[in-house]
Amino acid sequence: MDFIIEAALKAIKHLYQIELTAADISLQETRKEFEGQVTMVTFPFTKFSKKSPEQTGNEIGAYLQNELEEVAGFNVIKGFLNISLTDGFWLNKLDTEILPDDFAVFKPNGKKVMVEYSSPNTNKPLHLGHIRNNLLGFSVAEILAGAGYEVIKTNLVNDRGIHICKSMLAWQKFGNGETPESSGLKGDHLVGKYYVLFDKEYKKQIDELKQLGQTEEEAKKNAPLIKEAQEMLQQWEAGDKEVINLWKTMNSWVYAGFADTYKNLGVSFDKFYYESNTYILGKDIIDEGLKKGVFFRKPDNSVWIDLTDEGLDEKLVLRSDGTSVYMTQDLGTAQLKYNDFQMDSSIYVVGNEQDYHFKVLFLILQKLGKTWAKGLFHLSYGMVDLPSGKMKSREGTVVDADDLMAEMEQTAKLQTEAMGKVEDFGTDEKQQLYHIIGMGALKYFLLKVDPKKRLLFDPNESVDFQGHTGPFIQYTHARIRSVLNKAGYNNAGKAGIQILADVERDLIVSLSQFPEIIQVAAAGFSPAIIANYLFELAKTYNKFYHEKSILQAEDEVLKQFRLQLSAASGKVIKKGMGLLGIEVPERM
RNA sequence: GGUCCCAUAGCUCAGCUGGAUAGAGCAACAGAUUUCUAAUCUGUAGGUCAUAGGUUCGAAUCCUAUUGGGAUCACCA
Repeated sequence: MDFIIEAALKAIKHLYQIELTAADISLQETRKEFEGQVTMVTFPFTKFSKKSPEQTGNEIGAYLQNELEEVAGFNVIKGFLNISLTDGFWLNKLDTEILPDDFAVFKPNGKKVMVEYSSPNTNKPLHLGHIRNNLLGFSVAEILAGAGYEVIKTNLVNDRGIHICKSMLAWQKFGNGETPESSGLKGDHLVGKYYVLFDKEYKKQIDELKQLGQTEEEAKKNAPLIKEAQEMLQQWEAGDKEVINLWKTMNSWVYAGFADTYKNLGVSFDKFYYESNTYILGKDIIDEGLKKGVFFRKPDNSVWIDLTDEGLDEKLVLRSDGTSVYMTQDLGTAQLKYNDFQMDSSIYVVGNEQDYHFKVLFLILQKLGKTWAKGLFHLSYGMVDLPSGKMKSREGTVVDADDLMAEMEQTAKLQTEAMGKVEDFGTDEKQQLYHIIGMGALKYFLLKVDPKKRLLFDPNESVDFQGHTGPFIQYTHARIRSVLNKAGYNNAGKAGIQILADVERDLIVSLSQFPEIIQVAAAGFSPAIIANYLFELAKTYNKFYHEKSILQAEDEVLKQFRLQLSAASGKVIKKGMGLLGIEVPERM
């Protein structure tokens, strides 16, 4: 719509002798209840037009209509200049922009961006919180790639530490050599089982010690199990062969399980980082910071940074015994990732409980003079809560990722069968469809919401399949495919019609917004923008579908045009859903 | 106590850098299928945009304070 802004600038110069820039003019979509497609707000111009908003709008509108052949007419309501563009303009847009294969395809913009997400712990299976993380990360990566970025998806696996030792210890003590093969359990679930078991036994010991007169705090420290776990961690760090072997074995079980879950979720990674490798990093950055005077050493030899000027606290970056803390590792890992890829920006998809950590991390890197630090961004998202409160893996009060996905598929199956539309499908075909629909419902449910908001998930209230949902959009796509197939449509040439019905024009307007929507979503790292756009588009299509017959159109030219419009809508829906990581079926 | 995030219809949420009478979906009610997939469409009803001030021609949106909810401020990760 740049040509309208340009013309408006000329109009204002001509009418009021004032030079404005494009930024001074705000265009918006015309609201449905008014005539027109584009609206200009004229209030700001009244200062120098010295006329009422209505008069100003009328003057500019008249000028535009005179100068631009694309402008069919205008009306002014309370200072809002609503501009109607000609059907010829919209049809031309359809022919030259929307229908060609390169619609909404962006050329590489030469920028490289890293998206780090998932970050699982190898002591337990993934749960609903991880699902939100994975879907967000994957979708943001797809959106950025779609907007022209080169994207590197990374996963920093938290594969060491005391929590891992807990699972290992419990397995050693109570496992009787159980393996995924012997038990038939998925590897990550098997390991998670022992993590929960550890906690149960640990609590028993705490209770026993409390009965003997210890305080809660003492009991937690003195319980034999926790001491053994700590010992195991030290052995691990010392490279004890037996411990390392056990660690490797159990981790391999978990990775096999994760690979399954990721595949089911439809997410993937280009590069894995492992904390067992990165936890030693960061010490040289500490030296660098000390030299530069960014850090300071306390008498007990611990190293700190003073962020009180920034309204934060003093923060420890190295322990007094010289070992790393979380921050040390993350400093080192950030440098490592930059050395590996030299990306222009880097997005960390991590829950909002770590807002403070990342604020500090980025600030430190800036203070250290890392030029790349300004490209770092923490994509923070709210926790997923259950009606019963927070999810806690240790206590087993979680919605397990694998279970949830299976349930969604089951629900999709029941709903689809009840409608009896796919009786001619083969068994595999059916299974695949249930997967697509079930996952579509789940993914859309999680992605349509602003990531910042915390999410309440009630497992008893199943995710909807009607209304503002993934299946609604999938259904619209299936419908389109069905019509196109019946018509034997194969990408015919240009639209041969001249005049548009309202629903047709609305649909073209909606389609034409897609490229900009991608850019806006990319700039804001927001799948929700895509999700909400697709819903609007699907609604607009369904309305068109309902009001206008396609196969029984009044004449062949009109039929071809409506098929083109349908094909374009189908393509945008498919591509848009792809940006969310959601597949669309040909039939459902 | 400090800092950060959130608060819009009964429920789940849109509302982009301030713009028109605050919009959807679900649930409720009333309708639409001899015609391309009714997982659809049309309509009715539902609001002190947490509260109070301020800035502005104009505030759900920006600023300040208050209330409610959440997170965080570990020599845990």
